[in-house]
Amino acid sequence: MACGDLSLARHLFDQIPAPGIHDYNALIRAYSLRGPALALRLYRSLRRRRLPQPNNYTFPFVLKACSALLDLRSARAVHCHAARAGLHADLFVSTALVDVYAKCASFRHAATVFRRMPARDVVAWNAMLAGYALHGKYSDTIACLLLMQDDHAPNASTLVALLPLLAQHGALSQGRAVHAYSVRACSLHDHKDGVLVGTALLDMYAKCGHLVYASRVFEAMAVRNEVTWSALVGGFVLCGRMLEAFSLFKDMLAQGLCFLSPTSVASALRACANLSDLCLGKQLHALLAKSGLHTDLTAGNSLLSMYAKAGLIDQATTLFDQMVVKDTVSYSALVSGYVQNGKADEAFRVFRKMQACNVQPDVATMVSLIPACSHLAALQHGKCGHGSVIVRGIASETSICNALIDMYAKCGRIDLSRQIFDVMPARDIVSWNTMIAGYGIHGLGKEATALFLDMKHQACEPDDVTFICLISACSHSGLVTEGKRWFHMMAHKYGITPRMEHYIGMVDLLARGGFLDEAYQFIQGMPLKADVRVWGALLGACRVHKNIDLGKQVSSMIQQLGPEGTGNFVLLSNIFSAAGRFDEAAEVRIIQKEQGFKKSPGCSWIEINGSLHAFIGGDRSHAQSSEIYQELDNILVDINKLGYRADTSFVLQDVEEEEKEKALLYHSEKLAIAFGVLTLSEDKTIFVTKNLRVCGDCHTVIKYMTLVRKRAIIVRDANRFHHFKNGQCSCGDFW
DNA sequence: TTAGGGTTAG
Repeated sequence: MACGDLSLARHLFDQIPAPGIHDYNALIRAYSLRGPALALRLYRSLRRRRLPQPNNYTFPFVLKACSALLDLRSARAVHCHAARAGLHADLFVSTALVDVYAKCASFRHAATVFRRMPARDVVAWNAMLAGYALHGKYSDTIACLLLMQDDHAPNASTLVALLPLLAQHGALSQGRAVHAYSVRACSLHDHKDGVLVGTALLDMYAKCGHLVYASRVFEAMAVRNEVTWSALVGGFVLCGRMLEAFSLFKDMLAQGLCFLSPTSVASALRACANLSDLCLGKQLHALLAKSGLHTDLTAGNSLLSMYAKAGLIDQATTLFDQMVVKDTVSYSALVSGYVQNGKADEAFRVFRKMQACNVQPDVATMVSLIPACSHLAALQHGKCGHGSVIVRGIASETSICNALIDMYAKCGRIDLSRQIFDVMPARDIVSWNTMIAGYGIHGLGKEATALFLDMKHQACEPDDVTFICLISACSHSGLVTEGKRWFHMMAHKYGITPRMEHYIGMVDLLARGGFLDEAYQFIQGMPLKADVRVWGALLGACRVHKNIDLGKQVSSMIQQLGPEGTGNFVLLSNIFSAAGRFDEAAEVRIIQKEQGFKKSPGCSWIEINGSLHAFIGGDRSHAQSSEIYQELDNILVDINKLGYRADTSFVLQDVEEEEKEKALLYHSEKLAIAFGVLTLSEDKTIFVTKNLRVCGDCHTVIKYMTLVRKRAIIVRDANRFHHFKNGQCSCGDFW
């Protein structure tokens, strides 16, 4: 019955002079499927009239409406009415009660009704089991299934309820058992059940990462609908097989546009985003517009996310502004888009707007927002975010804890990261990796290694990312032998094939540790063709160890590959400058300019009482600028007495020595620290963040500063943390 | 029965 038919049914009902209970039941039944709120309203008017009396057909349909509305309160009332009418033990009424209670996660009530039933048919069992499965209660679902088998054989509905739960838990062997059972018990060629069970099966296989089985089920299905196609396209996306996902999507379109739905387009758009194929994404946008689906909320959110991931944040914002209906997902997608595009402050603006519009943030919103605090290294903002997740009651969610661990580590509070890690109720692989990486950037290689060993004791299998974090932690702490050992163990003991990222880490480990030739040999022996990032790691170490010859050789490799970003140009230019070869340094900068790479200016910032103060080199825009410069000059006088001499090799330009010293003295990190010295009391640690790597001369000056101003200073640069205290730095001068 | 936003490394 279509919506128009519902009005007609109501019209006909209103024509009946004294409608009997059968007339009421017919209309409530029609409403319960397509207008559950209307069904409840009609039932209430029937109760007010007192006559006719509801019967054993009325209650199940009313309860079905409650179930559709997830209206537990009304369900409880209807339960009382049915009990007073002596119908609560009726098979249909009881089954409807079990269904509504279980759907509303009121398992105690559902189980009581279920237990008291004089007899249970397969529908009653399915209602109980589907409720458990819907709410992810794995062991209750399986227990229910085992009990059920003593009474009734599971049917197609049982399997359709069970399979998504198995998919969610990655329970492949149980899923295969269900597959075998389904072949015997219900016909996969059946028009209705076959599509449902087949689709649920292929979805289960895809979510367990077994696309071969998923495809086999798909091929074997006699009838497929849009959901079947969507499930398979989504499965390929989930498993990272983007090209195949897209090709499948095209096959689907070739079958006729009747299969095009926001769901399937959403998966295809995700494939475009992951492939960074903006052109395909735009074509899909046009396709959606052509078929009138672009105004759909799911489709709109998918488009918004695709543009944001492609870096077109302005386009994503325009799309967002044009959306008539926006939900939590729309706001979260935009927040995450801004964070991913390095605009943390804009992300906060969107978040505030979301709150002003009364759209409730959820776990995903907060998980997107918390990294914005890490990017700004704004501890106070981060702590506010932490407070906010506590207030919302989601602070113990694993993904929230993971984001907080990362945020505190990147804001310099590795102690708070560990506290969260220790108390969180459940840890996943990301939790372990994040904590190991956190130790890494703080130069705490031993702690990282100890945590890795803990992880093994707690039977958590490391993955490829674990080893990237671990090797990088060893590299930051100069633990070369240990890092090499992990690299070998990864392949030989854990069977993980090294990816480019592992090779980058190994080159960094060897070269940073001073084994430049070994690093070079290592690259030569790689089974993969080394990319710019691998050579870039070696070039970075050439700068630290001032090895000009190898630096030149490496830079020519990089030139051949295309320098990809500004970092390598800057490194090369620095190497020439450090050797006093200014002409060549200038030449590199000219090439850099010609090729359109702009060096981002060094910028440092410090958070004082929740506000951020940012500085660039030689910057005089700050309100307290004159005091800051005066303080820096005073510091220079004091540290000169202790024997400091400026290392002018860190100045890029070929200028007079005195000028060079000035250029060095007013580097952004020094300005930010001087401001910290002026505004924070002596017992407070000065915490400064820099967008690039900290300059070598600044590194020396900061060590002296801790002596002459008796301060603890932490600098987070683009690579890692430097904890300065008593004239020393935690990085051991290798970074 | 499918689907939109999210956390780790480089």
